[in-house]
Amino acid sequence: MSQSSALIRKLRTTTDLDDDDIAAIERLPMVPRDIPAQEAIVREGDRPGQSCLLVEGFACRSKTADQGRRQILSIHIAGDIPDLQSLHLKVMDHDVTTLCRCKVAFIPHDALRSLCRERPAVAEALWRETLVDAAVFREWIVNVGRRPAPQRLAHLISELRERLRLVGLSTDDEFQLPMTQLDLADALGLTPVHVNRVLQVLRKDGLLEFRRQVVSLSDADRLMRLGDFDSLYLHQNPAT
Amino acid sequence: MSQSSALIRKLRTTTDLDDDDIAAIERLPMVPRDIPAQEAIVREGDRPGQSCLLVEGFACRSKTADQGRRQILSIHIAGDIPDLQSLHLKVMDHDVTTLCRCKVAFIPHDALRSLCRERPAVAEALWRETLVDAAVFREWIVNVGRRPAPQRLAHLISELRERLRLVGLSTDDEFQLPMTQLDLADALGLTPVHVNRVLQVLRKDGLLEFRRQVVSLSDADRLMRLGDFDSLYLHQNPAT
DNA sequence: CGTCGGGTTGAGGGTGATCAAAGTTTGTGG
DNA sequence: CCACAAACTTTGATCACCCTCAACCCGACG
Repeated sequence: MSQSSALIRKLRTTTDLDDDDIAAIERLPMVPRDIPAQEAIVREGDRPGQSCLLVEGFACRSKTADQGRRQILSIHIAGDIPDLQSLHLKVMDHDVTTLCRCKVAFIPHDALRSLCRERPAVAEALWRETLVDAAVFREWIVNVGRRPAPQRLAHLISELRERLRLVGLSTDDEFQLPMTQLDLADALGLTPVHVNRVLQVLRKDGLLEFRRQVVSLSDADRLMRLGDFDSLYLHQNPAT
Repeated sequence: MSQSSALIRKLRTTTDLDDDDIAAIERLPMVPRDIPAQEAIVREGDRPGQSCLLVEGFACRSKTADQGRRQILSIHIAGDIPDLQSLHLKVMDHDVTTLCRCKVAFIPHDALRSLCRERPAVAEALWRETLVDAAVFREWIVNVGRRPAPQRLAHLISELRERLRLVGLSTDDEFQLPMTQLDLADALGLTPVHVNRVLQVLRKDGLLEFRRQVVSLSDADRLMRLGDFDSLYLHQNPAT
């Protein structure tokens, strides 16, 4: 199983890539690296000359407002390239940090740029990836802007379940999630104390268990309904 | 002054485009249209075959959560293409609505696609535009997730001032803003009542006047500091 | 002159924040 | 494998920011 297999699988579900396109992606120079948990891969202000393909593990993007109040902007899983935008935006405007031990593969921007020039279908697929990113950001604005805490949490968990399912990392009712309650709070615009209380309510309602970094759902449909979750914004349906 | 001049100006500040690139953009088929205030240009669920260049006026993107709670996702001004992402994401996941009477120019996706294929520099510039969009979304997540109401408002006003300045639509201390307090509330994840009260506080502090759709700033620097505003995320500095 | 959209004001309440302390789990080094 | 520290979770008490509801005001416009 090559480093790029999760990426290729994802690109193929939504964009038509021929064998030459795939071969060209597989020929990309990649520097593998293992990164410990809670370590920055790139930071705000950096001018990276490469992008980072997440091969295994979880990472997140985040920004820090006044007085160190951190806001997580997105969660990333295998097959994602969380800093692909740095290909065209020179300076990082946020951090990318591992949530657990991760295997990543660094791809030089030069290589990506020539790949895009030679294989327009790949360029389009990568562009599309960044557009899906943006769609997820939009949904997160709604989440923190307009939903009360329990719905916010339900929405986040629903999104993660759906995305993990798409890459085969989640059964219907259970998945690994290496986040602390503090991380959840930073993703939801809440305090860790409040996240803890909301988790207790959802558990009491039989909607969600979260222990030892494992999420268990007994009734995922009900959770999605609570979170007002509609997977349209993930744009993963090949027909659309 | 052609319909695409604001767009071209914006693209050129950050990407190297040669004369042929510019000419090709100017040759794009555009269908001009005047759209009244408060009217949807595209809606969630649509599958547009064209994108919409905003030539004059203000528009916004928005999504509606449960029970009709609207969240504005971004504000758009002359030179923006608020639904450029529909070039590669078939189904709209949000609405685009005018905030006032607008002049727009519709560009068929076919034309944009062949332009991108023939002129890689233009493709890159347009890709970059969608990446800046995403960067603004990220900052908005921070805004609604981690800043108290007065800072949120200060940040939004600072962003608009900065972006309007870049296209020459704002003097240092005054600009047109065709939004109601309800619109501001929907952009900030607040209620209109609370926006009203925050506006009063900022006015009392001599930071901001907002009357008859005109924003007046007596001390823009202080406002930006209050809003924790750093224009880096707009990625408008050609050097970066 | 009446209507309508938008702005303003007031009273009261609830969601979620803050602060502080006590449990519990995890991880590390001896 | 145990001991201890650090990180994370849980609980309680109190507080405040912002919401809700409701009424009133104002200017624009027919």
